[in-house]
Amino acid sequence: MTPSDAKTWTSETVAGDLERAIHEHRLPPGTKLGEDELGEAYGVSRTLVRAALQALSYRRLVELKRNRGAFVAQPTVSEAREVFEARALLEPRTAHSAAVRMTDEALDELRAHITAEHDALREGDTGRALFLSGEFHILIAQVADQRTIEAFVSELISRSSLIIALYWRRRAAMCESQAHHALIDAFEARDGVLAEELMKNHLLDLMASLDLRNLVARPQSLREALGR
Amino acid sequence: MTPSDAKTWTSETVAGDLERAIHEHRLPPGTKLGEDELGEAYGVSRTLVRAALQALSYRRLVELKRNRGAFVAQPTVSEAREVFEARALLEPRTAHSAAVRMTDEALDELRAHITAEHDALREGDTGRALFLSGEFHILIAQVADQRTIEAFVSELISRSSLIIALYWRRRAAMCESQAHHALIDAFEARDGVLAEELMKNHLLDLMASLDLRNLVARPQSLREALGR
DNA sequence: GGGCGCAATATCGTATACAATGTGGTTCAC
DNA sequence: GTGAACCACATTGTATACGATATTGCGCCC
Repeated sequence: MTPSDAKTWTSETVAGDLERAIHEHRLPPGTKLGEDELGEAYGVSRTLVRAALQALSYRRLVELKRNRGAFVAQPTVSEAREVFEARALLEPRTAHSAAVRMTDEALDELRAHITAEHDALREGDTGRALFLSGEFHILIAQVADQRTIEAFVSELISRSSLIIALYWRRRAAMCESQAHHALIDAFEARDGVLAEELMKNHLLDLMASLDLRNLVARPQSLREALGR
Repeated sequence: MTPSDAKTWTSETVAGDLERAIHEHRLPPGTKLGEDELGEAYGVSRTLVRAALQALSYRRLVELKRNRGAFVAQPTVSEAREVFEARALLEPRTAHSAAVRMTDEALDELRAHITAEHDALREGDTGRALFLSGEFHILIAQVADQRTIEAFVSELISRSSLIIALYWRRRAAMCESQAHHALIDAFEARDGVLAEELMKNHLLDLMASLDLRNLVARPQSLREALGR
């Protein structure tokens, strides 16, 4: 599903394609997303591109600057903290619910995600691995049968990908899938309390792997650094 | 700020105006929101109206049906449960943080909200009272200095207003502002644990005042009842 | 008289055209 | 040579026009 395909694109599919590209770090933070450029790439008019960009701006993945255009968002340090604060409130309890409602089919799907992630890493496709790792968390919310929370978590995970792109410190294991393996074990045992605790620690580890000290907020360009 | 004002409307202000109208129950669930109609009402083209409706659909306040148009959303019973489940995860802990960071200015603002709500009720303007009651919760997230969570809570509260419109049981006190008074006392004492507990119970009370039994889901129109 | 099909209408979906705003480069003055 | 101002260009903001789709009412056939 690339822009060159003969697919009939809609604002939703364009937004989804862009979101995935952002999530996989193919579009780094700060990238200019010109309307004409995107319209030509996808073979649609600016109308649909604008709708897609608007959708992504509601998810805080894209920043719209009036009369200036759309850019892949660059979360600040405090924004990064907020995102993980929200995840800490939502995901552990959701993992608890998921453990209670877990089905064998969902367990298989979760395991498939982990192996796919491993494969992607072996092929050096860290972007795809990161995307799959994120989907793992969304799948948990799906199992918990909480679509509202799922939507929030989905947004938070995409934003986390931007945060990782900007503040990643250790180049070690991606989402240390150790944690995901342990979660699966807890799910298999239908141990809600354990799953909740594991998820909580997983998020803390993830946050600890970031460099969120308030250093110079890497101004990317001097113009933007000065707000103009 | 009504459509008849000589204001220059943008997609954001139109969306905000519509959201408020929905929140205040001036636009009941299921209301058709025709693009031409709205465009004429606000004095803008369909382009801006569409952008506003799209924004509201991302917040699940408006349902967009392809080639059919936009309608004020009608949350189902399970959707209602999900909304309050999400609020239960987000708001109590946020109230805790707010209590810790509470300032005297914010306390005054919270008190002003309550008196304004009382005034509105005395004037029989239950819609406005409900809106103010909702803003009380958003203000708490603001004090907690969590803008990401604030955005989620804001959406959840607007959706709660739709849920109240559909499933309200007791015609008694609106948001039993007793609970809000108690919260303010806890904030004043900077008692985070108490505030968290009060908020948790407040949300449980609110949910208990709804009739979320899975009765006939009031089909509004026969066509929609049959899915066509 | 009832039901089916077709046509007319209204509304939404998408593209395009024009206006407004910001950007960058060039020129002129100092 | 440096600075500022102006002009040409590129890009976004908004409106409008056209095409597609669903709905509704009428007429025809059974």
